[in-house]
Amino acid sequence: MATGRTHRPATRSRGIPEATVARLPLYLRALTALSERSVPTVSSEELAAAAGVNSAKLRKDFSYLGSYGTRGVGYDVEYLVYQISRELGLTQDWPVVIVGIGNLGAALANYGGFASRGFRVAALIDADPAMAGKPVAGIPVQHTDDLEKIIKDNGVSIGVIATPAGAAQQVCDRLVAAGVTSILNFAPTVLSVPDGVDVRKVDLSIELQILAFHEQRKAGEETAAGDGALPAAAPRGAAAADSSADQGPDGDVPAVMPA
Amino acid sequence: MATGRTHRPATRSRGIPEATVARLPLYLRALTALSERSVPTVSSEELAAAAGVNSAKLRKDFSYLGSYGTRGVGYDVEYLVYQISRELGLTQDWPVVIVGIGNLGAALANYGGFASRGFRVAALIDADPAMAGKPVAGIPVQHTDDLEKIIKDNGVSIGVIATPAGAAQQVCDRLVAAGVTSILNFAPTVLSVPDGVDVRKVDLSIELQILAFHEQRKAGEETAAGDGALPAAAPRGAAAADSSADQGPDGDVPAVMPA
DNA sequence: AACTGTGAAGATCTTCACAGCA
DNA sequence: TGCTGTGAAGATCTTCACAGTT
Repeated sequence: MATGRTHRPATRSRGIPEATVARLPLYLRALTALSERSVPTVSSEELAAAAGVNSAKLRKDFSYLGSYGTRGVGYDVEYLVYQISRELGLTQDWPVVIVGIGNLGAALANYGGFASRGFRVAALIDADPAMAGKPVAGIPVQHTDDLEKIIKDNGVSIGVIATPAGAAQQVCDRLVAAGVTSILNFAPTVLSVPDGVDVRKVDLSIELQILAFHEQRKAGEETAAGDGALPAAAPRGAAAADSSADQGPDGDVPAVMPA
Repeated sequence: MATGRTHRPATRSRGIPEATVARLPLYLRALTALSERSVPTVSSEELAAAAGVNSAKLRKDFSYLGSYGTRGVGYDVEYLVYQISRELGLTQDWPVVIVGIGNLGAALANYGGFASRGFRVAALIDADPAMAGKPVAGIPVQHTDDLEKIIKDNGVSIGVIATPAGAAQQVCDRLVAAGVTSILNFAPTVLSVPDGVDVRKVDLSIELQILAFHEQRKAGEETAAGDGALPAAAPRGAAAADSSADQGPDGDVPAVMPA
């Protein structure tokens, strides 16, 4: 876990709660939409509605950033867009590499949301020699052999892993060794990384399973099936996993502390 | 089973904390991997490590499900796989429809993790007539016009939205009207749904933005985090290499800097 | 001896409700 | 008046630490 990094007061840098950080992109998106419609100001109530959260929470969140609103009026849209972008580190361009250009990797490469939000796909990397040179989303795919060079040449610090589960840890290790310190993992595997490296996980089947849980609950209140069902002899057989995968995110709290 | 669990602990299944529900799929995946290796039992410590969580948390989580372990020994892998599967509602097969078969939709359709975990892709739906009939992942794409019929014929209650942002709400409304009560949304938009409908959101750019926030923190440890101070860790020049932001399945959202 | 299950303490997050400013 | 900013209460989640069981 986050072994207490060197306690660094970081110049009274207010520690923004993780839950708040996770919502800033939401606010930013809503604000950007308003900005495009040339809306000059917005109240916490309106913005909260647009972002799908409650207004008290939004105000509290903003209070961690500073006092950027005007009482009786609301928030200046443009100003807030800037402040949040700056807080998130989006006023600079982050070069990102995507490793594993299968269906998902290609989808990510084509995802327009990156370029417009401070990210730039610096390179696409795949282990299949047949992919090398082939352009995806206008970017030629490069071979895994050159991973380290690519990372260094482009000053990449954020990597996206979209490989099969079996290759993820190995790719992760190489990325980290080459200097990557933040990883977005789409492979259904728990990645182990050294201290100081952040990992966030996106897992499609986990999200569906959570939905299934709630769905089941809606469907059957009378499903009082076996509390004492027999062990083993599971029904439907033990769902064979697709790949040898253990799983698990680091999702929750990153290994970084707000000092 | 302290206290012989004579009768149904009525409050058990009811009150599983959301945070716990979100971790059950993690445990399940780790357990499935153990099961495949024919490991008979596992301790909370071992399983927690495999799932990437802390053992006290894991034990607490399991305590909400019941007393499925044996003191001094650990948990029976097969039994636990079954219990968690049941709790998550995965002992049945959930038919799922994916709407929006662009890059992302295709990636999802091809994702092997679904079939093996209690989900079945019942249909692929796209608004492009040219896609109709074309097979993706072995399943022919159907046109949006038939959405309602498809939902009803297949008894679908879970829908996945992978359309551009602009179409998401409309698709969502139709899904809900047709009977879908759980939605997994990949479009970068806030969906509004009536009470009783669950929505979970997966947003690629949000995850990256959260990483960028922490990345910036790491980089600026030394650089005074002043107001106008530019974050360090400055990668390759400002190269705002705006690639051809194709609009994949994911619609894009306004650019950060408006006109 | 080994390991689970859990009350209680602690940490974090959310919501309330209202003081304070434009 | 209208709306922000925030202390404080409340809810939820995490972690500790140890009693209880095999």
